[in-house]
Amino acid sequence: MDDILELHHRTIFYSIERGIKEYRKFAQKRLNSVLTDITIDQALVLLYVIKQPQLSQSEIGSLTFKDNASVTRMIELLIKNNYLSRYINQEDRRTYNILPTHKGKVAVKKIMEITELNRKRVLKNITNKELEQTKRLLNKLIVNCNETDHGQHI
Amino acid sequence: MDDILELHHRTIFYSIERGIKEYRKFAQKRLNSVLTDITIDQALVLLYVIKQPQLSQSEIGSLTFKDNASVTRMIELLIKNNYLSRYINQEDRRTYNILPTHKGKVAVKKIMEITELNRKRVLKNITNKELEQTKRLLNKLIVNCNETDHGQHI
DNA sequence: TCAATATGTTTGCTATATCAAATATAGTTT
DNA sequence: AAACTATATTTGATATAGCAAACATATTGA
Repeated sequence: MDDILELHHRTIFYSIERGIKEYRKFAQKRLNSVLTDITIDQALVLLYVIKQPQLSQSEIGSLTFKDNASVTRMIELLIKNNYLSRYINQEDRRTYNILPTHKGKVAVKKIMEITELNRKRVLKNITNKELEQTKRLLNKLIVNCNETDHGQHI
Repeated sequence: MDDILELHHRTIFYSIERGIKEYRKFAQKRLNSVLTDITIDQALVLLYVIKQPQLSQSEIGSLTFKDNASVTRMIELLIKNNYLSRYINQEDRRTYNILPTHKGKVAVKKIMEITELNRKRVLKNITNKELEQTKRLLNKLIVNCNETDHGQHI
């Protein structure tokens, strides 16, 4: 059991963390080559807000793995940086209608283009079969994480 | 290209992000069942600091995917919460000797035990072959992220 | 209609991520 | 020894993560 650490860098968790971090760094750099004042997280929220305006903030949060607080603050920043504007929704005054500015519309196009390029480039020489295998493993892992305990530890 | 979003939740990136987030939540909950005032990130740093004291803070950062600033602040917190104490290293006064307190030593044992249980449980019904397949894919992805550009975008 | 409950968002607090700049010390060169 | 360079860590600023509490509005049920 004392080799927990020697093993750590060979675990699947290490590989997954490393993979996602490298991808995020890559994607942020590439995004900054066309837009300088936006993060990749904000960019994804921006796409959802504009392309699927029927979604509530909390639904966007679920789709992007962010909690409500984060979505609120990211939208604030997008408004501050002039990508979006926002008005209270008169049908349900708890929610908002969020609209893109001109800058926001232009940005969306650039984001979609660069995202498509990024995906192609990062998935170069990876087959669909490999992608499916990995998704299956990740799904098993997710299921195992969420299984209720039968006994022993909580 | 307009289906970037419809596709988003079916991409490998979505699966990876989801997998790692679910695992982190799972691991944090399980850790909190034995230790209440420590995060999983701090716990990993604590293990490295204590089990491999020859490592510098920046080396620990590399091994745990954290930058120097994060490691500094995490160690500060571990000291504040009485897991560690720290003295200037007289051989190289830029660095520190970091030592576990009694609380720290007890915690390390608990962390190793719970970590081993977590890994077993989360990898239940996942074969070594599947693990290797996934690691291979992630490695390809990492390599692709780091390839220098030949032409077009930077 | 009023109270209770549910839903959607915001705010507050603390931890971590990222980048850049600042410090401190070591090691090297002239 | 002084200047230069390299290494190790810290600090500062801003963004995001996660949780809990607060707010605001809607909906439901008595």
